[in-house]
Amino acid sequence: MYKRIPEETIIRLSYYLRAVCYFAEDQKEFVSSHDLADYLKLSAHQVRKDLSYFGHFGRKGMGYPVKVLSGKLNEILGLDRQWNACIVGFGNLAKALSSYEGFKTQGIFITTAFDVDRTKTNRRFGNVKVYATQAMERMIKKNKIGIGIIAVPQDVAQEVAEKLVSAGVKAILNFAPIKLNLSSRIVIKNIDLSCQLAFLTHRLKKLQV
Amino acid sequence: MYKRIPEETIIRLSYYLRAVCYFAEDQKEFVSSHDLADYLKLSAHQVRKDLSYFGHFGRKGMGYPVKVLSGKLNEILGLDRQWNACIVGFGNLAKALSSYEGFKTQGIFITTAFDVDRTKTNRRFGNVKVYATQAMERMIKKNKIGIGIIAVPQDVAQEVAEKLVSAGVKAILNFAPIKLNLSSRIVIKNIDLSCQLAFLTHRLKKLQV
DNA sequence: TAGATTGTTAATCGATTAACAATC
DNA sequence: TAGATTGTTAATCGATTAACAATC
Repeated sequence: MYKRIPEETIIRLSYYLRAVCYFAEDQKEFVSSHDLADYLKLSAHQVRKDLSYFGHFGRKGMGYPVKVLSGKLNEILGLDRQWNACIVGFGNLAKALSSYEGFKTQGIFITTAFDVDRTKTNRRFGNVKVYATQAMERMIKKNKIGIGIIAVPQDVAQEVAEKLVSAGVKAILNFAPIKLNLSSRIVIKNIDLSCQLAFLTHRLKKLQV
Repeated sequence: MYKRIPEETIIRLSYYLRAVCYFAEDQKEFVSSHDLADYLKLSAHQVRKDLSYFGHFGRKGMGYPVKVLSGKLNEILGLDRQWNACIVGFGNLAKALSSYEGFKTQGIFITTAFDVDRTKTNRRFGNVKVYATQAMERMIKKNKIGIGIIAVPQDVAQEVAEKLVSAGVKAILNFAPIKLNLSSRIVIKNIDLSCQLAFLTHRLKKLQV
């Protein structure tokens, strides 16, 4: 009796976790769906519905125990363990990502990167060691890397994605503006900046008409 | 008789534009909804439905004239004119963004940045000049900047957003992991990496169970 | 004309919102 | 007990998918 959980719900769980952490700071022991909803500007109905997909964390008449809820959310979102990740294409974006604190707090450790540019390889940048692309398969296996981040130009993105998958990567965060064609068992998340920008300019233009 | 256009549709227009450009390379004169759908792995129904929100670009029995369609999409997405943008918070992410080619091809020019760090201000990085935060209002007006990009830590993001708006910015691309509370007239697009990452780790964890 | 393909209207599907019984 | 709040079932809303008349 499995019920499909909407992707939107998963994304909102992250928001709930942030909100719960906010209330935890105030030493509150319980937090209600209304508290969370007010803080996040959505409806209490939705909060309860979303959370109910994963279990009965609340207590009728009281709300959700802050500690239990934050623990559960962490668990559901897979933030209770460590994940090793690599970046392919060590340009400016990769540098920004590898020094992004958010990864660490989510338990994602980027220690390995790959690039075709010989002037970048076999060097260290912060905690990240950059290797030649040829070393991909070997290093991914050696370092038990499950997440691959694609930050290469779009014309090589598909090829890189396939290499990552054949080396054993199970999830891909893709910054190239292209839809990757991979086995449905691979978890893919596209961050397509161009589309988001075009959305902004579309709306801006409409405003001016 | 205005019909609300789903945000999903706007995002897909960017994909259609890419696909059309692909077919344009082959010197094809017409492209059908099926061609586009096959290339993008979605349904022809959806392509036609989406495009029909904006007019009658196609010809029955023939498809869409490639040149007309690409021109229209460019126009709808606001890519047929120039937009000036600024970045607030000139860290690694800002550097990556300011050298990102995608902005230029969308007609978005980032020439101005702001930071509180005195060691960064009054310096030039590529085409971007970095100013002190105090100069924000003045420079935004002087350079006719309509788009603001927020790349500061989350605890100052709301404050920065308000400053941008009061200086005249109409659209905001927000990289801080926080929901900005601004007038509904301001176009906001959040790029919340943390949520996307948590989505990946959630799915990864599920795979392993 | 016959085949192809659009644009629109109708049907379906899924997510959000509302309502309320259960119960702390 | 009375008030508060969850968790679930039902109603609504909106987007996607399907069907088809119009027409090149």
